[in-house]
Amino acid sequence: MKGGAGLPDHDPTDVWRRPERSTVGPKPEHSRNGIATAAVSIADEEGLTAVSIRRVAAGIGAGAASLYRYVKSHDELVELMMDTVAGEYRYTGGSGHARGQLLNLAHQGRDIMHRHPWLAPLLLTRPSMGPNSLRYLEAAVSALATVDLPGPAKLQTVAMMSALTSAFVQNELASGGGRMGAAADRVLYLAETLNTGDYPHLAEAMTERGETGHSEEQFAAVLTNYLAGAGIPA
Amino acid sequence: MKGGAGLPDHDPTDVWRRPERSTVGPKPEHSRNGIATAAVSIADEEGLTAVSIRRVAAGIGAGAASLYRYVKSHDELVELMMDTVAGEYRYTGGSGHARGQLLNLAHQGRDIMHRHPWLAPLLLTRPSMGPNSLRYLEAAVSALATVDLPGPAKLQTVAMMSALTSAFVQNELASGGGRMGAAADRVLYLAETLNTGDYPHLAEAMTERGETGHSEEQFAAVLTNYLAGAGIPA
DNA sequence: CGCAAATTGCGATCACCGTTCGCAATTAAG
DNA sequence: CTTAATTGCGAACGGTGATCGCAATTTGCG
Repeated sequence: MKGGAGLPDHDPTDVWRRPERSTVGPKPEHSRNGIATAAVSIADEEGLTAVSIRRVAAGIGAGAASLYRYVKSHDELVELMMDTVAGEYRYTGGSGHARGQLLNLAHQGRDIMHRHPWLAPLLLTRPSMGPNSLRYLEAAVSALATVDLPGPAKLQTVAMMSALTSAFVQNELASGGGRMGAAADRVLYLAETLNTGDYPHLAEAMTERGETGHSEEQFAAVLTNYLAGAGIPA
Repeated sequence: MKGGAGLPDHDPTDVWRRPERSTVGPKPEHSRNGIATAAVSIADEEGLTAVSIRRVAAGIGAGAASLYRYVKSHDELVELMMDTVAGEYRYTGGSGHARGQLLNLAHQGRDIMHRHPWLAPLLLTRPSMGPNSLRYLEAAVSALATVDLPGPAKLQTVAMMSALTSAFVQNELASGGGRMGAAADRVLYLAETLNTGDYPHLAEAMTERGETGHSEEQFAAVLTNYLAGAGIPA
């Protein structure tokens, strides 16, 4: 019968506990930063599945096995990528109301995910605890400093807002951004299925003339809805 | 230079457009359903990464290549799995207020994701358009039948509620449910990092005594917050 | 200065993955 | 009974993450 459900396998966040380089031995020809940015460009241009150890190694002109001198696993590489793009947030002095600050962060997050289409799925799936990611969290929590809420509740609120953001952006990217082709087949199948008469409410909701192209406002509306409900003052 | 970002590759939702079996030829020794349920058990017991073509084939006593007579790709297999567990929803007659019906669905969804820990990440990542998934959507949208909202807005609301649910459950599973081991390392790293003095608000929010063990109520609170903000009447 | 210890780069290799191909066996239709 | 379609599947292909062992390099110590 052996083990249960997946051995520990090693935590990707260990990258942040390990010193990048020790004092002795030959100087490394590369760096975590260089590797991460190379991986990010590859993902931007060819999709996340193209980010393999070999591909990234080739991208920086190194042998495949050499990458493991900088990163202990493929998961750690992804961790580096996530933290790299988390570095694209810009933090203005914490002025203004809590809701406004959070909306600003969410808007920036949306922009970042649009720049890096592979990001949203990862954010919805993995924690990401690098310094830049933590800086984002710090900014979001500190926006709630004046709000009367227990600490865990603040964290929960931030987490849910982030999830909402990622999910919304992923819908955006799946609908319009993607190449046709696969989407066309799906639409065809959906049309057929909705015509069967099962799912009447669904059919009506989907056929109704949608005011498309208002992503911007829809996004703001969704987030405002949640924050208002959560008691975050405007 | 070649292509851009990932060729069409084939849409997983094609499974639903294809007849399970044609009229001629030998009788298949297996079925989509059997394969799907086998795959689900494997994922339940050994994790999603254990669900490989070979492993599933072995699970039903078949050769690896034989699976491709029932499913065109690994993605389609996953699609079958998702729709299979979506079949665990129970729909009561559409009575009661909109918010209550939606909360009921969300609660069921949470239970299902607890039963199948591999589900939440998938739901956050893929569409899933099988009959059972569509049935769920139909139920959710029909709960909004009496609410004065344009069709697309209803869909948006349902999508966001589902995302919120999946994200919340994933947090639950990552925190408590998972084996220690990896989590222990992470906690250690977090403690170290928060002691550095950067991230002061984050540190305070995390160190504050959390009222843990109230997942149930927290869950209801999060969803109610959103639905209230979205204007869904209680 | 020179030597020992640690570290780097990396070719070769392993185990596994998704997927394709070709073929024997089976079945329904004409 | 023949024909055509379909099934099951062993074998193989290309790609993946990861490990190992070794030559080359660099630091620090005596």
